[in-house]
Amino acid sequence: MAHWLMKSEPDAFGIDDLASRPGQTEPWDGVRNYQARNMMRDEMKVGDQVFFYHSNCKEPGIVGIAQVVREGYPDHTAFDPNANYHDPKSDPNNPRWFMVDLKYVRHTKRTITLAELKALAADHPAGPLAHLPLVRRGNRLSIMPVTDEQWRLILDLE
DNA sequence: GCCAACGTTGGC
DNA sequence: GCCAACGTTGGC
Repeated sequence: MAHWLMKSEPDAFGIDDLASRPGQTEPWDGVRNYQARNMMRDEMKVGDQVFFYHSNCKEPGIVGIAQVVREGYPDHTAFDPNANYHDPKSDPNNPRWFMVDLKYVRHTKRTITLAELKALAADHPAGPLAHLPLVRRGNRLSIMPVTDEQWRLILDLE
């Protein structure tokens, strides 16, 4: 089972929104980045665990855990001219964008902040967190793999 | 609100 | 295929 981290802006869709969805499940639509697309289309498997990360907010950090309940399938919102993330270049016969379905697992006991993750990475330049894209300056990847070692280390911070 | 970093677009 | 211009992300 692999691990991931996925960013979301709590103003748009936060961990509480996921927890209150019917079935506590949500299709992860609207991703329009090829690296992130490739991970959802090719790599994320049912049962994989995901850190749910709040970005672009007062206290950016990991706020919960979700799991993959449906593997990559076409993001149909790309075909819809009225949708926010409509992409006229995505053809239903050859879809460009893919998504997975996520299910709520739990909130973390507290927010594990970006600040402390960065501080830890800086304190241990050869440690596992040093290689986490999240802590690198200018990182904009909205979905990233998390190694087993990184996953355990972060959960131990809870 | 600012702005650095980054990905994408499109002219050539 | 290069690269400048542009738009977006996201921390601060």
